[in-house]
Amino acid sequence: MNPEVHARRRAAIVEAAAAEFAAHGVDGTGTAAICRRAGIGSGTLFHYFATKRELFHAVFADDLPRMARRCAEALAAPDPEAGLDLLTGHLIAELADPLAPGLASAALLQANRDPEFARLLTALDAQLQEALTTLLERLAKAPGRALPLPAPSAARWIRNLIDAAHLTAGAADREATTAELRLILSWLMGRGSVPPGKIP
Amino acid sequence: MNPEVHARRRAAIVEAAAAEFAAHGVDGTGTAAICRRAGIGSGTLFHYFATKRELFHAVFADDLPRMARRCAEALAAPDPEAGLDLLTGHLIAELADPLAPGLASAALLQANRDPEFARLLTALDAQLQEALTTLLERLAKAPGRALPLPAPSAARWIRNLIDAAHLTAGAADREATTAELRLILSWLMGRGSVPPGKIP
DNA sequence: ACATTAACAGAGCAGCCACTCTATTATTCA
DNA sequence: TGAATAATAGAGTGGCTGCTCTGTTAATGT
Repeated sequence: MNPEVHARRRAAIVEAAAAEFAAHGVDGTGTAAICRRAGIGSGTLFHYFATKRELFHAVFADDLPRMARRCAEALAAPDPEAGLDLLTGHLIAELADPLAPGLASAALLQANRDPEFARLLTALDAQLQEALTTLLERLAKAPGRALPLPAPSAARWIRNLIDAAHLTAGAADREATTAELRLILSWLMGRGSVPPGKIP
Repeated sequence: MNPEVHARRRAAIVEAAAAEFAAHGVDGTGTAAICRRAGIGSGTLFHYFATKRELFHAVFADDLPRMARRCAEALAAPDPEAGLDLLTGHLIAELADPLAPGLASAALLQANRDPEFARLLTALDAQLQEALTTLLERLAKAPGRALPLPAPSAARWIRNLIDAAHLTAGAADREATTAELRLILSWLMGRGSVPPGKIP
């Protein structure tokens, strides 16, 4: 059949599945619920994906190329500061996704017991970690700039902070939260201290 | 029967359940697995807990009084700095628990769809949030001390950072991680900047 | 037009689940 | 000692689950 149609239908199933997984977790969502939301029969679902687990993997695997593209763009930025802003900007923008908290917790749970999925997450994280580390190392070479932590550690804490923000993304006042997040990230990047008590 | 024996047995069941929940999540663990680990029959399990959900709640509800005690101790400390060190010290010590990552992710997932459990977690968080905020406000009044964020926000980010560390607690080199965590917490508390690049 | 294959629906199935029920043993109290 | 009750085990149950299987429709190539 037309491979473009195939890809579009597959994506629609993945989208429906993501919503269900985010709401009820992997074990908590039945394939029937996914089929209902996607408007398909169970036969169709298993025509596109061999198992429920494979479908869950697809929800995250589809992010891999996008992440790679963004990292490449950030690394190609004129100066490291701009690259970091680009990268963190994308990550912060994703916080607005209402599915983010549910998917993040479902993914963490799954990573504990599904080694293949754990490898997938590791691949995603490694890309980001490497890009951030490289950019931070370039940044550290700038005159008058000193990082409070070694570049790899700073990169890991940047990821940690954003992950933590994902988990509490449902909270009110996202604007203020992201502003605070940016302030902390600034400090991790060794940017000069902002006037205390004020959020720029 | 002897209520002390009852409490001890109940605690043993909760402990076994915590291990299973941490490894496989709420929906992923069968009551049979819990019974096997606890060395009891299913009848006994449901004699102590009406439902699996109630058992999961118990895993966290048992932490409530301990948390309350710690917050009270910290608030009664001679100076706010000591209180904060006490509180964060306890929280960081809990990172060593190998069950922490699994339980944390299971809890986050459950909070998304079990309002009663969400309220329980909120109660735990609120205690900590209030204590940290009070201590940070006291700290902010100290001469020459300026917090980079308002006290409630700083308190929330302290919690976020520790939660994030929980999720990646399985990582190697816990020593270095906790040292870095302490450094970032120091900054959030407005402590003077540590020599850059060096982890004290 | 015709053969071939992909796409799809949905009934059906084997297995597992949380939980119940009943029978038996231990403990307490008078 | 002798009820009375709590504690426990474990077989049993109804319902749900992931997945398969069969039959049908739609698309494609010649």
